[in-house]
Amino acid sequence: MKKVLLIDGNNILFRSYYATAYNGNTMKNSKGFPTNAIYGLINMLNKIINEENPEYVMIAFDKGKTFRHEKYADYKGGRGETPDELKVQFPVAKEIVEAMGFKYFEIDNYEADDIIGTFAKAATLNPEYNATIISSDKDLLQLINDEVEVKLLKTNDSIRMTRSEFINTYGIEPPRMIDLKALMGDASDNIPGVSGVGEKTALKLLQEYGTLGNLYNNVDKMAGKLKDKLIADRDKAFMSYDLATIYKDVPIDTDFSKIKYNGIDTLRYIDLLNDLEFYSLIKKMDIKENNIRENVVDIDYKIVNDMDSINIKSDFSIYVELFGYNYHKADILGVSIYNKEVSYYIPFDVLMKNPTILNSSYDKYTYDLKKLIYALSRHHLSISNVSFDMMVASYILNQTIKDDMSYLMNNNGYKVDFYEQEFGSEAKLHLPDIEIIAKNACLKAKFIYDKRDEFLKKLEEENDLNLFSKLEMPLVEVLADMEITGIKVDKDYLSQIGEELKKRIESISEEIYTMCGCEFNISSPKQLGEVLFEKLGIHYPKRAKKDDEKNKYLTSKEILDKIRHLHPVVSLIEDYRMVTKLYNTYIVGLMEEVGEDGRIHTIFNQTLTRTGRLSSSNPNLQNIPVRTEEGKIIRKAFIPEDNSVLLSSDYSQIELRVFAHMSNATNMIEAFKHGFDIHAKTASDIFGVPIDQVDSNMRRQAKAVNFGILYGISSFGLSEDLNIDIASAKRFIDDYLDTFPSIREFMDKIVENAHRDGYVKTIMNRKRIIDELKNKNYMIRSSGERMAKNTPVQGSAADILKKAMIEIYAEFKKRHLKSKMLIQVHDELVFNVLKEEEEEVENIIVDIMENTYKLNVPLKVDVNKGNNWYEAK
DNA sequence: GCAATCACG
DNA sequence: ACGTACGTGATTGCT
Repeated sequence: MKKVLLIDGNNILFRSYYATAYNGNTMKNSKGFPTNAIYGLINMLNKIINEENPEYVMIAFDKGKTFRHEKYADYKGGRGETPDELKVQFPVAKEIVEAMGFKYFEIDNYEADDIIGTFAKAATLNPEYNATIISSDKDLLQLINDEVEVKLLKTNDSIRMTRSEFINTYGIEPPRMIDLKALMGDASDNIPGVSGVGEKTALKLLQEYGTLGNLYNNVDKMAGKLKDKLIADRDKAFMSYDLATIYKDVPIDTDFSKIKYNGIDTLRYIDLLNDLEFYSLIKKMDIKENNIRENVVDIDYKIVNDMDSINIKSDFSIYVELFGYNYHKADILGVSIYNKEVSYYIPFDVLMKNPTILNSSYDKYTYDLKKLIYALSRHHLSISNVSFDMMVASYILNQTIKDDMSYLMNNNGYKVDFYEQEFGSEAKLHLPDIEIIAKNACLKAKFIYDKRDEFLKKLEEENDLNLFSKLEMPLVEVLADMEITGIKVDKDYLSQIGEELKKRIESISEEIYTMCGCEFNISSPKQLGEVLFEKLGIHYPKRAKKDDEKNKYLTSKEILDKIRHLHPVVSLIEDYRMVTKLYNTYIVGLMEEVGEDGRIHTIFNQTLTRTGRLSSSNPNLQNIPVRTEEGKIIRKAFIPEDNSVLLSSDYSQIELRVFAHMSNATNMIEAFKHGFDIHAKTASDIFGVPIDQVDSNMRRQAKAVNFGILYGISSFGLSEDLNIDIASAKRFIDDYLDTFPSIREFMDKIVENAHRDGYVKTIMNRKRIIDELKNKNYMIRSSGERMAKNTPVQGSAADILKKAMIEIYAEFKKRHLKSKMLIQVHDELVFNVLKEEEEEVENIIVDIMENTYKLNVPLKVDVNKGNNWYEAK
């Protein structure tokens, strides 16, 4: 007997929504999109699948006004409008359902009940199948028979309603549920029934007469008030009967083979969970149980004990397995090697005895080449002739990829453990049996080898082979070299500053406690808010969050700024914030990351951002303070090697230049060509005054608008930034766009094309798919439009600097220079430059950075040198 | 584990 | 009328 689940999707979404929505305090993701109903749905579906283990599943949704409304205008009339916060969750819920591996159905003018009824009928007629309906709606009980049961959802558990269970409970056959409703009515659907007849009376009548029809056939023989009531509402009763009857002949294909449950589409599911920010669900996923796949790949492999026994005669893929999450620190367990002829797992101690294979002339393919290079470098090994890195390739095709390649594999029919399943979480690492490690590692190598052609073909279709092999692939080696080199740090200086900061934190805390008359944790926004706005009675400048008793008050910079004049403690708190930030993040945090060699080795994430930028972590060297003098002194800790200086070269206004180029904005292009102060020139144009009469305020405002343009400006955003009202901000933007009509045209065009294509591109053809553009929610869609405006600018600037990095690296190598590139900060490069190479290196850097890519405007680079990063900025 | 905060381009 | 600028990472407090 094959088990079919018929799930009432509408019912579950409504229940989940109302279970957790109260006072508009619905669970939302960071973009403000409500997610509570979807969250409930996912949990419910997972639970049901676990409990029922079905072979066939379908989920039904309502669509449109039903035919019942035509018969009876007041059908479901008692119900309020579906809240918007629930409505917007339906389309996403349907996507989730699909990603989870279920077929869903929605048919115009039918309710979910009718679709379920139709499938239930099909199950009844086909002796091979049994159906279980999932819902909390008792209406569906009418569908019960020997082949169909209902799992009736309750608040915390559920009841399995079979035919015998139903008869036990109600004393009638399940289809008589319709007759029952016809008599007693249903307030929730606004079905009238016979007035004066409730459940008790109705059941009694049906037990006596069997059906509604038979009851009315015999109504004349009855006596008393009940008879009068029945006769008076005869029409209502039969109409109610019609309304309560679930339709079982919806025009729909009920072929069960088409609703076979084949398991989850892992990658898509995870993408959706990421969007919804259901991170806990991602971590909970257990691929072994959820992923029922037919095309699981198996592999024969050999664990190598002696390098002499291996025999490789052609190109191969190679994957390194590490024990730990941070590849700068984790030990190498071994490498797997795969090609048409062989599949080896080589434990690292075996490889060390003869690692020549790594530098053979054969073409090699990897996943996360930078990790491999770094791990090998710790043992003074290297690898050469790697032409294809799958992590980089898949990043170019779709920016939402993961470090752990298991996600990618599981989505392509290669069932394999996630790293976390194999080795445990970061906190609880454990070493599994070598056979497990070997098998998984070999599967990974096989995947790389087998899928390489397919990825290359996709890259070719997207016209991204150049981006891949001329930009991102060569960049891997450059970044690896930067990570391996590291930047020297003066630890003594850091700890000396640390001591001073510690003293300041103590004295500021004391002052704050005295002023407030109590001791509390100043770092706790909650406690701070209570002290400021309740104990001290400072007026809260925004409206307090009503429904959130716990976190009524924000205490962000912006708020503190508005109340600074109201109480002297406010500026002390600002001091406290700044000093603790410096101390915790930039003194303690950085010191912990200084290696035994006295250097910090950051990780440059090459496949993370959605725009094509790099990011830096462990530690992040791209957000070292610079904007305030007090923060900037941290930079004095970053120092050159012996006999060297630090050199910083940064692009001046690269994003605005890229923008001027892409938009072909004449004024802006001319301004850059003549080397004008771009913000002053902009001010001169919008305010209609000569450039030498632009005052600092006009320039400041023009600068804010220029930046706003890069971000996909909104009048609200600009008003916040400039501290002016929204109307003035709007005027500014209008004036700006009137002054530069080509910019307006360009922005409109970008958005229009992005909507048409679903993606945007950079000058080097890096594509960013923006699903948010299709979203029905205005807020999310607008945010997608801003991404569409910003990404070509931010991404193209990133492309250009990446290209410059590759060329500089190559030039240093070619000239056998010992100077080294150390850090990239989006528009800036930091180098260690040997004193005797200063002039040559500076010329190379400036020349390459300014000329690597020709725009309609010149690219300008500023260079600074010094005995630390502070001086070189 | 998530939210709030703040560091950078 | 809606809520609001683009892209990141680290730390802390709190559930």
